[in-house]
Amino acid sequence: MSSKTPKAGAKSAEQQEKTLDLSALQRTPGFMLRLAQLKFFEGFYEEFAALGLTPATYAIFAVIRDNPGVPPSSLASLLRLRLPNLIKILNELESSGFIKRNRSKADRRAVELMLTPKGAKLIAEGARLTEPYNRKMLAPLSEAEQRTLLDLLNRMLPL
Amino acid sequence: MSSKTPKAGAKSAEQQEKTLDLSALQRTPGFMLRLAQLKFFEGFYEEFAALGLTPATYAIFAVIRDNPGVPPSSLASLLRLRLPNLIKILNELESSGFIKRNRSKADRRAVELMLTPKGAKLIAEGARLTEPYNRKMLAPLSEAEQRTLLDLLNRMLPL
DNA sequence: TATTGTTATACTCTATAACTATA
DNA sequence: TATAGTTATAGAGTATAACAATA
Repeated sequence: MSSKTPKAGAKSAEQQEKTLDLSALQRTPGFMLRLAQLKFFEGFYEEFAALGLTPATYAIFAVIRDNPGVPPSSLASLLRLRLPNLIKILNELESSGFIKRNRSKADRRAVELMLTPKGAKLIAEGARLTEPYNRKMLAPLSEAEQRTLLDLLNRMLPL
Repeated sequence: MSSKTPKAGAKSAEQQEKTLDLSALQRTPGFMLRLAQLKFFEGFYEEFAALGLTPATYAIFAVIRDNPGVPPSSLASLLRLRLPNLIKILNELESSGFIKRNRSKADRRAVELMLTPKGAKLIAEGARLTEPYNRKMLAPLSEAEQRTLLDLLNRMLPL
């Protein structure tokens, strides 16, 4: 009937994360994917902070770079952003001089997005950080496993 | 120098997602992980809507079920939630009668979380939906590949 | 009338600061 | 003084509604 022994059966408050049963979450792909994404995003902000790039702007720059003239609507559906939310980002990128909007001559409702030289330089600098950043995030896996993971993700998703 | 032919070199506005170069994003694990997580979360809301479970509450229930008496602070750091944000959810779950808070006798600052019978019933019903839901989300992969993906995610993350 | 882009706005999720009570 | 929990609040991300210009 002793009470103040902080060692014996004191499971409740002293229950540390080490001793918790997490097996259910470990078997839950959705939860593990969330953790993985958090890790990648936190790491991204550290690695690319100096350039002022975010995961969203990095993806936007990359798609415009590889597809000059891409319209905002395609960009939004591709990146899984709602058009109004993308527009807000595009406004900032344009007023900062990283991208340029051209009205399409064929359909004057449509907008064609392009990188300015300043924007092209920024994404080029970002691209140089990409490989070491990915390696760091995936460090616990062998190179073959890293390729397998990326391959499985690509096959899982209809892109 | 022709102009109005909407077929020939009309890459800009007619550029559909089918013809876009997405290879850069496909080689970016962080982006693919984001897409995967979005897919799992959207699917979750569809599948578990009838039970009123969200990814967050599902995880909370599962951890309390497997670790009765777990304190909010451990739960928060485990699920990567800030304590104040978790507290708000716990308040709703308690006032809805799904969980119960006990003050620890050993340390009266500490709180021990438990499921009520009503909460235990809810997570038990949710658990029955879990396997078919995961199978659906991972359908493009073989069972061996599904196991590989989960294994790689677990090895990537320090849980 | 339908589509593209845009603005305005609401809502959810997440982050920070400060307070209470115990230790 | 430090810690666990809580409250209040601010910020970022994401959602819907409505409008202008063009088709």
